[in-house]
Amino acid sequence: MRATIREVAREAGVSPSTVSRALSNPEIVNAATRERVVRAAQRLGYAPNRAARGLITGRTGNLGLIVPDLANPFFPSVVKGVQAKAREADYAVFLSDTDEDPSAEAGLVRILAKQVDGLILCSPRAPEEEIRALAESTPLVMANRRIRNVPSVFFDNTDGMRQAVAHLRALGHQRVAWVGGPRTSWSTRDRVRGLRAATAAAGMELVVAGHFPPYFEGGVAAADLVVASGVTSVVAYNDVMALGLLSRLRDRGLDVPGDISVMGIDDIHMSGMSSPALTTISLTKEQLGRAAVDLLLAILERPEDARKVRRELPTQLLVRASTGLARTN
Amino acid sequence: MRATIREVAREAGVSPSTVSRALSNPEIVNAATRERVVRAAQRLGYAPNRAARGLITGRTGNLGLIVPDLANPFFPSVVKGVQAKAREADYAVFLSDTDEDPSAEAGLVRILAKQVDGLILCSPRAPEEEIRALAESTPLVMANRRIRNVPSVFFDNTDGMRQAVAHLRALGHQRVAWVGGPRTSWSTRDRVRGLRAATAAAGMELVVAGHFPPYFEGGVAAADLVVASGVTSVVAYNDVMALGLLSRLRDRGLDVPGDISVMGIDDIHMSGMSSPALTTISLTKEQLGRAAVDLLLAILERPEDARKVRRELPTQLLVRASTGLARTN
DNA sequence: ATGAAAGCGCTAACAA
DNA sequence: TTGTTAGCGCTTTCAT
Repeated sequence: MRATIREVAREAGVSPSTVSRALSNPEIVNAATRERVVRAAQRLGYAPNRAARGLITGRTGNLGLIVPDLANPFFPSVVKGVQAKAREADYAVFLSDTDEDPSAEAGLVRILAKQVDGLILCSPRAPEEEIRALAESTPLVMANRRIRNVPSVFFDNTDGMRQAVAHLRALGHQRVAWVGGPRTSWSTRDRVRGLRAATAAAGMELVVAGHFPPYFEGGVAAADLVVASGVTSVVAYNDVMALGLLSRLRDRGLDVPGDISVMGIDDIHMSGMSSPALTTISLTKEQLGRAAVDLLLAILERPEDARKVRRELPTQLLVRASTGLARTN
Repeated sequence: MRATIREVAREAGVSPSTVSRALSNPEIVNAATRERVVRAAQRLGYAPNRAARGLITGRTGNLGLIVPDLANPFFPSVVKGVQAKAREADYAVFLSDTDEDPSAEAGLVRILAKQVDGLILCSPRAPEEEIRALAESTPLVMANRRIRNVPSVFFDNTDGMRQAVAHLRALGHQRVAWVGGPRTSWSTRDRVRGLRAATAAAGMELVVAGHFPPYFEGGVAAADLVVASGVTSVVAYNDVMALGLLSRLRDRGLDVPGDISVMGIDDIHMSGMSSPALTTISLTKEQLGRAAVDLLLAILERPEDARKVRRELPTQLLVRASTGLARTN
């Protein structure tokens, strides 16, 4: 068993409260005493029991993170960002994966809620009202989704899609297809909205191929529809799907980017390793995680302005050397 | 604030102890009373505070998982396995990522130790003695590493390497290179050992190219050495590195598998999507996670036989259709 | 079968 | 500046 505060107190010849103070409020205790306590603690390998502390302070020092699918390389990056920032602030992180099941989210939130000071929902798929209800009872931050009156960090998809369209247009494309992700994904909705606006403004034609699973296989599945639509370029919901598109297009004997150009979103590590390397809208994924923690800590400090807190992160077109985008006509 | 056990007690017209019993030891309480308690709890949305419970039972219902690098697709799979199994057993999971820094591991273990019932160290890079010392003070399970007298789940690398060599030999290869991962990785050591044995038994020549970072870039870095060594085939520490090899070999104008055959280990999702698709030694990664949780729960039940607990998982050669392995001469 | 009381390890009033 | 006391929410003796 671990050393308790009482043992440290005895070892240092002071009361437990003094130990407590010396360790968590060093300034208010005599320097010599503090020194003695710290050494005693060290000698005994003491570290406070966070659960016991939480019981009285009402703070657990823990934070929860829920993601739809760790197998999608987007999410591990976000998790790393969350971890890094959380550790800096001396928080530990509970992680849960919903396997892309929207109905699992609320349950996980409720389970975790009691053990954490706050939760980060990354790309949650649940309906808005459900999430808003959860946010009533638990400090909550949305990452990669924007919900009014719920603290949110999200990417500027509108600008991202504008960059994408500007690039395609500069290359001479007139018709572009959109391969969407899950219906339940806010990003899908936000991106297609941005794409609509951008193509309209540029006088280009947009073909919406529909919704597909956000996996490699989803991209594969979408490819034939895209080809049939006769576009010269396609933007996919994410890089993994774009790689699926690439794969299927190649299997059908199409030349990328000669016959059709493919663009992804996310800038996952692997996207630079395909051939042709994927041109993509790069997202600062770790930054998303870090920002989410920032927001969460902020609303823990001042819960009263939780409804106002939000943060938009930039997106950046990343044209790869052996680009998947070619001039048409 | 959440409802407490006292409020439920009042609502049900019983004492707190009865509520406690009704909820965690239903048999020992009168059916009618139990019913009343359960309904009161439901009405108030009560759920016990796990921290408070843990304080007295000594069990937190939490478990910790430490991985070297979530950006390596191997680890998210393991994490998913751990999550799934943990959730079944009603455990929540703390996750930490060390960024491949062996010296960070002990610190994280110590931080998490107090908040969990047990820890899973996945592919830990720390020295054996250090880990053995940690295992003295905390219930610990090693995943993907074998340490004597510490509960371990690991893959049968020896057999995996035998399968790899048998396949290469069947294709006519006589010289094979090994591209190793971090020195600190048990898998690197175990695999090269297996490879030595298998090549010797098969009368083949093994060239050990050395140690490289377990990233795509590591594979890229190793490629030129491999080419210079004049082998006709190469086995990489993991799929990510194998993809790096593939990339660099292609850049140098070499034909894979015509000029040189490449084999990976892990069977990450992406390995089936490269071209040529990667032949690999497939590992049951989620199974590794699930088995680690199993072991952990077992030693929590019966700490006395912790030293005996271990589990070996099979490996399976996976020859991809558009394989990276060609017959030489 | 149920209630009263004690206490897990810690921090926060309140005294001194 | 330090010690004493009380109590966070829960479970678990020990009575009844």
